[in-house]
Amino acid sequence: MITIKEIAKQLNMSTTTVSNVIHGKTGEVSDETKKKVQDFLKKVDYVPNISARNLAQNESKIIGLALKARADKYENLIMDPFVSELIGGVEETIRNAGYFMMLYISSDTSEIMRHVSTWNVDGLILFGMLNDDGIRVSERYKKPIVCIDTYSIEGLKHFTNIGLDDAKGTYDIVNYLITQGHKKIAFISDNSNGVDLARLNGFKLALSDAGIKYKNSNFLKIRPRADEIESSLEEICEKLKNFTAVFCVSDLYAVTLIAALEDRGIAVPDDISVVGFDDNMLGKLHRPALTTVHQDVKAKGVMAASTLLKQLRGEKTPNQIQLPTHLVIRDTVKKIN
Amino acid sequence: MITIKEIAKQLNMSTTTVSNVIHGKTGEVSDETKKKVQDFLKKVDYVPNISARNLAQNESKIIGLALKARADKYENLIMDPFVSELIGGVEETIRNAGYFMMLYISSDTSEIMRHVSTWNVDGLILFGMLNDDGIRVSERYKKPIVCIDTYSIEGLKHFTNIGLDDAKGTYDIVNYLITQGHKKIAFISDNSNGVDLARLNGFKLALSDAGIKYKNSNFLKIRPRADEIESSLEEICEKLKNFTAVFCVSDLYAVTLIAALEDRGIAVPDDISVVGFDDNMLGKLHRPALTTVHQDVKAKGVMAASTLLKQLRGEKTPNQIQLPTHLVIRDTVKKIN
DNA sequence: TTGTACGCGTTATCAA
DNA sequence: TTGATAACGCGTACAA
Repeated sequence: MITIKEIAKQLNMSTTTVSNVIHGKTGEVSDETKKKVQDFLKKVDYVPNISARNLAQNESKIIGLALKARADKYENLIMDPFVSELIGGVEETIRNAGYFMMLYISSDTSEIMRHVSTWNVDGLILFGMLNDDGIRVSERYKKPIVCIDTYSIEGLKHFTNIGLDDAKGTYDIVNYLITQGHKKIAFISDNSNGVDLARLNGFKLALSDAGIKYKNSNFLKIRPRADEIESSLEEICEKLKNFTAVFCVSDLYAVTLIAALEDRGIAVPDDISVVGFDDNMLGKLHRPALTTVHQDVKAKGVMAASTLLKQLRGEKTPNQIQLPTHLVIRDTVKKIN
Repeated sequence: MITIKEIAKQLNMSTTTVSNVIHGKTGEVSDETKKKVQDFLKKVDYVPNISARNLAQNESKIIGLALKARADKYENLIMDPFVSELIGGVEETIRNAGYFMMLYISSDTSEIMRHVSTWNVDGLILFGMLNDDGIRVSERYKKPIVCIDTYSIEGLKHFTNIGLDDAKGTYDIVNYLITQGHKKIAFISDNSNGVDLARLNGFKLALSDAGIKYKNSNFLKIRPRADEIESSLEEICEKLKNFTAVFCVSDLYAVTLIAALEDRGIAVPDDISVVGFDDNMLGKLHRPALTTVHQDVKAKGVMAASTLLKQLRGEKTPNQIQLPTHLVIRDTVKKIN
């Protein structure tokens, strides 16, 4: 770990000169010394000490990725292919831009705040926040924030959001179910806020456009916590007897549900049609392969990171970006008369 | 971002006193000032500047998690439930110990080196390294290193390894196949180094203990790259006609294979038995549910991180830790005569 | 019990 | 074109 000071001493010149060469402020230094320094740097494989640089410049080159873990989902958070794919996209983009990524998982907003300010993080990507979490963070943290899948009109005044047209994606697939003759369609989710609410709205719209009335009983709530999932599935399977098709808010839930149904001797799609949302590995590898709504999760991560990077460069960005979705028809929907 | 200096000024005392209170060097300071400082700290929500602290103490409180992406697997790396579960375990352990995690993905050892030394990372967790990568890193990086699933006798002189008894896990499940009457058993992997070699050895041993001869044709190589996977599966399915059972080196491969088989009208387990290794979500949710070898991946991450933390505290740790595996019998193996 | 002063590695300002 | 020096925020030896 050689320092600039040491290099300057060995080369018999000042730290300023060395620093200037390092930063390519090449107009200010003779070609000869420049060459001399560069050769030496290469020889000793100089690596700058970021802590010192941060201190001197009051910036960190760190972008924080904070995932808020919902208490009832914690165990699955990082295992969820969705989350990991997102991380992949973010990491890659950040790294290619010469920044560093610090990953932080927490269910406590103030803990996240603490973390970002100790590290003086240059920018923040937030995922899994409830509407006002994002706002609360943005009130204390004065640097750029990009949220992923955080819906809130109010929030958009404070941060950029990267999302999908969730309502449209859901509309499309529910509409597809309807064209296949389904009228009794259930909606499965674990909550009805944010993304899930947007999807629920798309769901309702598709029904009403087809002249089908939405009732509260269409909404089936799943409880994903390990100690509740079994009883929850039992209950859902029972209620599903009144439906011919189900829209699940994620591929994970769809595949989980199909397994539960099969375990009870109910065949998909023969006895009931099931569709998901995400189009990840889980549904792709399942047999029958899952009919679902495709979203490009990695692109979401890439977009979040690159939007943040733009903001760091002072460029203007839209405060709402919606990535496209499309319908992927596979084998879990049966046409009925 | 208030500083100690500022606090001292406002409280009309020295930075030392404030610093002492912050660090609980409470013997050295009167109860009264202590209280005064503590109240003030809370009021202004003081957060130390880590860059400054790092610089002063020459430590970073950062633990680096470097994932080496194999070129042919890159896209899947972070999506692999294995990797994300591992990350989850590591992150949680590091965070609870008051450290921070920096995640870095790269296929270039020297890039990783560069990264850890700029940040003056206190300790390093390496995953996906080939044998000598770990050694090469350890020659330049003089702080504790823990590797995950990196087998190499030579390497163990340089770093701690966290792994499984891969040979035994494989032996157990292959032996189970044999007790179910199978004699013609294939082995599927994408390589034959490290972990995969250990599993291959377990495979061979199980065969030979049962008096079955292993031939090179038992080894079926899968090529996971997106542009090759289809032709690779085609080839494998063809060759599989000579076998009654297959051991796949991961659940991912097992499930992928089963889907490919079913697409060709070959039923599992009726026409052929398939087993995996890992016991993750993929196999659990699949129907028929996958018979596999269980490993606790999160525990691996936790163990890696906690071992590293021990080393940072100066405690002695074994240089090789093998976590247990166990057989999980589900529905993809058929008993034949 | 409290305060002064210095060093950590880097960048930036200003003088030579 | 180059060099001396202050500043960034913190921790700590040492002095008072």
